[in-house]
Amino acid sequence: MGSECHHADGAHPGLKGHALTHALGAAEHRCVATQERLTAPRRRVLELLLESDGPQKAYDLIAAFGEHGEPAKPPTVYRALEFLERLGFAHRIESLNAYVPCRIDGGEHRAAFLICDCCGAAQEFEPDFTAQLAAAEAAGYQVSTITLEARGRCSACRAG
Amino acid sequence: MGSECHHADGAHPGLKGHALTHALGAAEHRCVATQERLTAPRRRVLELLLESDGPQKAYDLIAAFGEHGEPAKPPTVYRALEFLERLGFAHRIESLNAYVPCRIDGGEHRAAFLICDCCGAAQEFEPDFTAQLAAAEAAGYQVSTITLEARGRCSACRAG
DNA sequence: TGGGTTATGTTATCTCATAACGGTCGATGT
DNA sequence: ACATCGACCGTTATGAGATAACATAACCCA
Ligand SMILES: [Zn+2]
Ligand SMILES: [Zn+2]
Ligand SMILES: [Zn+2]
Ligand SMILES: [Zn+2]
Repeated sequence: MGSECHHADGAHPGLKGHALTHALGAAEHRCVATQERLTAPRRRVLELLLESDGPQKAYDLIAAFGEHGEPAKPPTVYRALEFLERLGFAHRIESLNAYVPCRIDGGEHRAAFLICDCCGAAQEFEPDFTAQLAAAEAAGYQVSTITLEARGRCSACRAG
Repeated sequence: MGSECHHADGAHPGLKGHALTHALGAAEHRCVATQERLTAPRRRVLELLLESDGPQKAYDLIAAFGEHGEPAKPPTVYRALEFLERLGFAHRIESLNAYVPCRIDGGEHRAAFLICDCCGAAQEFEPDFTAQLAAAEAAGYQVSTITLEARGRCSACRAG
């Protein structure tokens, strides 16, 4: 969020109460199904991401980690983020050095983001990479992952 | 360049001699034409990028800056990189925290990269963002810039 | 209950990037 | 020529982001 406008940060609404509990439960289920362990620190970091209204910096998560204000040690949070990314529960946004919970239902998927420079919102969408994959193949590349981050202004900020 | 294979870093050949001089001269010309100044530190950082065989870390440039081994101060190089990016002479690769000289002739353009996880090469290409721009427009976003970085294996590393 | 594997806690350090401030250079107008 | 202004630079210091290394603890499966 630059100084360009007055809008609130992170247009995406954070989860609370039952919605939050339900989302965490769903993550728990997917971990059981894949024989992965949603341990306490991993669950806590996912909770912080789900509660948030927008992309969270790693050190914001570190600061907010403790239930009573005590911060976590950096490796605790970075390891949890690594796990959450690996399982598709969270994504890193490279151009922000920040993290968001996955907002796309279901398991593995290619992710891409529309990022508002005004309010800081990051909206995940499912991209069509047909053209880029064709270009990569033409160049002889075998693509494993694609990072796509579009910067601009969201509809709310354009209106305001 | 992970540990996956034995290939040399950065498949892109660095410029030397006349080719390097010519590229720097072309940059000089474009600066004159746009009333920008290719000052000594800016020229030096561009030279380092053009000479290199692959993406360069900022602190690699800082270390190599001096003609006789003396490093530059970080702001010197970061300011030069900011200028070079602004004029389209260089690009930052977000997922590597590294910088490359622009390999596309002509002025402003959208950039995208194919990055080999094996040898570290980063090949610039001109992407077709039609599909993603349509998706963004459908979501009400006004897109200003797009970062696209595809990770995978280049043809040389697949063959080896 | 032993042994391999995975995850955590902790300390320290590393990499990456920018704030702040004073001085220099070069263009512009008088 | 000289003042003035803005862009650029050098320098110091610090902030932000991420990981190495190693010891300990939990888990799982014979
Ligand atoms: Zn997702
Ligand atoms: Zn917005
Ligand atoms: Zn380019
Ligand atoms: Zn390669």
